Order: sequence, then structure tokens, then C-alpha cells
Amino acid sequence: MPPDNATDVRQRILNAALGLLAEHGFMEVTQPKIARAAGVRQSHLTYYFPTRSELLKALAVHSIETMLGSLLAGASAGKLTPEVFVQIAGEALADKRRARVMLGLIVSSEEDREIKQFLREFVVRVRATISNVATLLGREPDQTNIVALHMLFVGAAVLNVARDDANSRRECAEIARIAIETFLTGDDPAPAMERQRRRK
Amino acid sequence: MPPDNATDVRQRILNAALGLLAEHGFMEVTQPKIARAAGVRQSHLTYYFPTRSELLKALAVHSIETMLGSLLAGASAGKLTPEVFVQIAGEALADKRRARVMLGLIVSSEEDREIKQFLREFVVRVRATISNVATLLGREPDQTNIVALHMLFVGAAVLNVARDDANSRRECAEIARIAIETFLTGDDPAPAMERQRRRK
DNA sequence: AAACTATTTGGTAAATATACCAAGGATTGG
DNA sequence: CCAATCCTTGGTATATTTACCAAATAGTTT
Repeated sequence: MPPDNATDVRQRILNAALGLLAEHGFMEVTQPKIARAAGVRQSHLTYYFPTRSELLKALAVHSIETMLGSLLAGASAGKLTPEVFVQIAGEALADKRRARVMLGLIVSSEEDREIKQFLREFVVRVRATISNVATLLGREPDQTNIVALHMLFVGAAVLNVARDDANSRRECAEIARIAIETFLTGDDPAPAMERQRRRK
Repeated sequence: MPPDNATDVRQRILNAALGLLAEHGFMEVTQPKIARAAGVRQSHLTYYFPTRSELLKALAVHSIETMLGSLLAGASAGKLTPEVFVQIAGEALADKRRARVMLGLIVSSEEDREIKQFLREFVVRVRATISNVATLLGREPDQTNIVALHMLFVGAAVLNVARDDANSRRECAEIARIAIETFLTGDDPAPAMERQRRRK
């Protein structure tokens, strides 16, 4: 790949880092490997990101932007029906690349306050997107249901990376449907924030 | 802490590694740090675990045993009522130590087939435990609901580590209740494998 | 006790990763 | 064109980690 010199080196570096993270997980995200993957010298990394911590922060931002981008692209694909959303969500959950990026972000966030903050904002935006989807599907978005749906999605994606076999992939598709039916489009609104427990 | 010399060195090493993993995350699980934490020499690590990979595999087994142990302890604590289970689950989900161990296992599993296999078995056993709890609570365990409950738990725990603020901890408690009501004890059986959607 | 095995000690070697830097080109603004 | 700035090159220094090893010691068996 000759260095597409229209592209900014900085961007190439971040894309290479994101690719490594998505493909091989956080442990492979090192400066020598990123440099080789990006086709630049290690000193370039130092030049654009003085310390590893800077690099990881930039990578976090880049990853989050990328994930939100594909999320929004999915959410606004044509007319959104529950069936389409189930389909999109099922595929997203089974996508190990995306999940590895998430896991990498979380691991990084354990080493850097700022990244943790990015992650918090990311969570808010993901939930806002889910909320928008709910609206598009003609539902009054209920925060608690959104939270539950989001957690279910995260859990499914994480477990899919952890197990990574045919079963886990099948579960992703199935759970996407059930999660959406239960917390988003189901006839009976799931239990809301206010406690409403009735003894049996 | 003087070296409790009744304890096996090997066990001390694994406990120290587990402690580091739980407290500081996977990136801190290195041989020098484990050795210092365990109060043994680095060569001891090499002696008992010839390679890092061996060490990580043993750590995975140890972590899984430990987590299953506390899981079972929780599940068989006195008479299990839905309220008690909600309480226990809420606390477990908010426990960052446990979640960090899980995340560490997943990261390791990306580097080692065998660990991935341990993780698969772990998932099966966790779900079996949830299933037992369902039985104890007088419910017919339904596999799909168990899977959903499990994923919701994993998602909540992971997001709690990722965000790590008062909100996320509050959400853990709340979601524990909702998850259990929705998928385990709720009056209306949650949507099962077969689709049963009715349009509004 | 002698021989044998298991464990511990105190190193070093090799690999890998982060950080640093000086000098050469390229680009841009004046 | 000149100077200032930005970027690239090709290193090296430092730190950290994994892996390795020989010799000393402790413990066990015969």
C-alpha cells in the first residue's frame, strides 16, 4: 500500500491502531505494531502523539467517533421497522471487531481518567441513539427500558467475543429480537423506574 | 503480611495475580508485579509456570473457580427470596473487582484458545447456577430467559467498570431488580423463543 | 548417611516497548 | 529569496518484561 499521500499521516496512524484493536485486541496495540500497520516510522507516532497515553486518548476518540458513525448509519438506514432494527442489531452484536474495540476502550479507561470520561459521554450518546430509534419506531422512549436494552446489547456483544462460537453468534441474533421486543416494542411496557412491585 | 507458610507458594502466586487483576486490571498482571505482590521471587513464577501463557491459563482457572465459588455462595445464602436475589445480584453487578476479572479473562482469551474454552465452560456453569436460582424461586427455568438475564448482568457489570460513577452504580441495583422481574419472576412470562408478537 | 529430587536463590540474556533527539528536507509566510 | 516552521529520517537511551540458568539449599527416599 503506497502511502496515499492525500491522507493525513495522523489519520493513517489512528486507523491502523483502530484496525489492530478491532482485529487482534488491546494487547496488540503497541507503537511498533501500529507503525508497521500504518506504514510509517515509529518516530511519526512520537511526533503526532508525544506519549502512549496521548495516543490512546486519540485512539479512544477515534474509535468512539467511528462506532457512533456506524451506529447512526445503521439507525437511519431507510425506513426503520422493528424487523429491520432487529436485523441490524443482531449483526452489530455478532460483530467481534466492534466488541473488541469496546473492550479495548474499557481496558484503556482503567488507566486514564480522561478516557473514562470519553466513555461516559459515549454511553450517553449511544443511549440517545437508542432513544431516537425508539421514537422512530413510534414508541415513547422510557429511560429505564433504554438502559436495560443497552446493557443487554453490551452483554451480548461481550459474551460473543468471550465465547466466539456458533452458539454465541446464534444467541446474538436471538437476543437482539427478544431484547427489542421486551424493552422497546413489546406490548406490555417493561417495569419502569418507579418501583411498582406487587407481591404475589 | 508474613508469608503464611501453610499456604502453597503456587497458591500465593495465583492469589496475588488475581488480586492485581481485580484491583488494577489486566495491564498490571505482569510477572514482576505478581512476584512482588505475592512476596516471592520472580524465578518462583518461572518455576511454577514455565511461561507467561501457562501462568495466564492457571490464573484463568483460578479466577473462574473463585468467581463460581462466590456465585454459589451467594445463590445458596439462606432462604432465597426474589428480594434477596435482587439484593445479591445488585451488589455483585456493582462490584468492579469481579468485573475486572471477567474483562481480564476475556482479554486473555483472545490470546489463548484454551482460555477461551475455559470461558465457554464458565458461561455454561454460570447459566446453570442462574437456572438453579430460578428453580429455587419456584420458576420453571426457561433457557432463553436465562440467557437474557445473564447477558443483562454481564452488560451491567461491564458498563459499571467502564463508567464507574454514582450513576452506573445506581443503575446496577435498579437493573438487577428489573432484569430479575422481567426474565425470572415477572408475572407475565417474558417472550420465549417462539415469536409471539402482536401489533398494537 | 548417601543419593536423589524438589525448591529457592540470585543472577543474566533476549526481546519488546516507550521515550528521546539531532540533523536533514520540505513547506510556507514574509 | 530567506527565515521560520513543520515534518521526516534514522538513530539511541531507558525501562520493562519474559525467559533462562547455574549453584545453593531443603527435603525425601533408600
